Amino acid sequence: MEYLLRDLKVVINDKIYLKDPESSTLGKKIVEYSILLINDIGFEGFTFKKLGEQIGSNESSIYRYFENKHKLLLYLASWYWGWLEYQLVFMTNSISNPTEKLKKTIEIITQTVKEDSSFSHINEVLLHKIVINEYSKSYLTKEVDKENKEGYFLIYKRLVTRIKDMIINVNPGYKYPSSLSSTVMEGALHQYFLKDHFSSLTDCDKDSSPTAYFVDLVFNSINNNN
Amino acid sequence: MEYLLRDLKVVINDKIYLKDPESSTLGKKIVEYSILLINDIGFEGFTFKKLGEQIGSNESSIYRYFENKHKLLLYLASWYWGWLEYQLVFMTNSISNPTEKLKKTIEIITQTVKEDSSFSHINEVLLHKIVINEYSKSYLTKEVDKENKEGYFLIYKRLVTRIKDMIINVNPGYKYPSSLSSTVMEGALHQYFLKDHFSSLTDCDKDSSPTAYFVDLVFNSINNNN
DNA sequence: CAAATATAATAGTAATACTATCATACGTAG
DNA sequence: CTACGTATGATAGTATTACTATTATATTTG
Repeated sequence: MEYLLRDLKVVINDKIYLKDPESSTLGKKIVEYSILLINDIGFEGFTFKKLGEQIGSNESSIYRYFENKHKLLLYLASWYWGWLEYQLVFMTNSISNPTEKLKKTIEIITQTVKEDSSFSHINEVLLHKIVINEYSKSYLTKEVDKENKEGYFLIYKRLVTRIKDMIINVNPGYKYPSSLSSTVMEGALHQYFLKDHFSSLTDCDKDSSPTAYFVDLVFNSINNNN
Repeated sequence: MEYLLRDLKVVINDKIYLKDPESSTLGKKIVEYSILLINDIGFEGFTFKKLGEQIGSNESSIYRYFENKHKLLLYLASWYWGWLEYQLVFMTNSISNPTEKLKKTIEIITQTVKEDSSFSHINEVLLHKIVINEYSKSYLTKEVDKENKEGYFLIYKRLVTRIKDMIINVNPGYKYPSSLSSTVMEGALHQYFLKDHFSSLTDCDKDSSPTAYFVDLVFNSINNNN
């Protein structure tokens, strides 16, 4: 796994950035420390000025990489979903049994994230937390339709489509494959959030994982032909 | 129904506001027009200054009712959830069969909203849209734990708990009643959002409602004892 | 070594998110 | 009918945000 990914780059829609942050030391630093800083103070409190102070760089230099912090969030999220997609594709590629394949996929999507040494400047564990806490804000905007047309949510949509297709492969008669797939993708983030902040609203805790819940949910839904 | 609610007031945690907006004409105008304006320009673009211009009032007067726009959003959301809870309680009160009761509840939670003449200054249809587009932003903050302790999310949590209890009443052996309940509450908003902006990620469209999907999801989940 | 490119430093602007103060209008208790 | 308290309005002011523009200084590369 680590081998396979070692020289890969998560490919992100180049309209999201002004200059590819992977192309320079400063760019990588921006990505690396924005993850730390957003985690620390939250997306609302996060500014390019504060990030500049953290990395000893000027605000104006950061603006040469990203138009604004919203675009940076889109970048981080796209990176996360692209990284997850790699995991998913590699780890399920060899599975031919549709049920097994779907089960493994749900596991990967809903699991807690472990650090991945393949991308040294990106802390995937913290990035997962950012996605849990901030991802919704990247699309709950007045610009969502325009930005969707520009392809900013492509990787996320591709992931939902992949799961949808696997659901159909298990049961072509199931009536809501897209909705179920999007429910798992969004619901996984939500259950992690509830676990941390509204524990009475979830059954997920140290003894029970979101994965167990979603595997149960999905297979009960699609195995019931009614 | 309209009869029963005519003289009711949705009771909202009084720490959310500085001065009860229901207590004056200006207060009601703030609520009424904030719904229109947030719908129009989105929560990010919304400011008290703009709202003041809309209602011919001064910015500073609005600040006497709400500390900031975040608190106003909490107020609007609480109002919406409280209003939904009334609907739910009144419309399911007489149902004794647990399955029927749960089914009716899911219908009420996941349905499109129709205008309710009981509260003349509040447009429930637009308020539902605001909840779909903005509610997540009210809790995806660094202050969520503090604000949760202050009781700002109480009505929402009570609703999740109600559905959870009904799920348990149908099948006490089901392992994830809280998670399923929160999935329905959150997922309903999400499916409506997808329908409007990412139609390929949902099966909900003019021919298929979120309600049908969630009724199917819930009953397949809890009726399968495995 | 010169030229191109990247980054830093500085300054400036409009808008946001308030706070404070004072004026005025309005409603009602005596 | 008036004085008094409260609600609202008008104005001013501040720190911060979210940028843009310009110029200076490194650094890289041809």
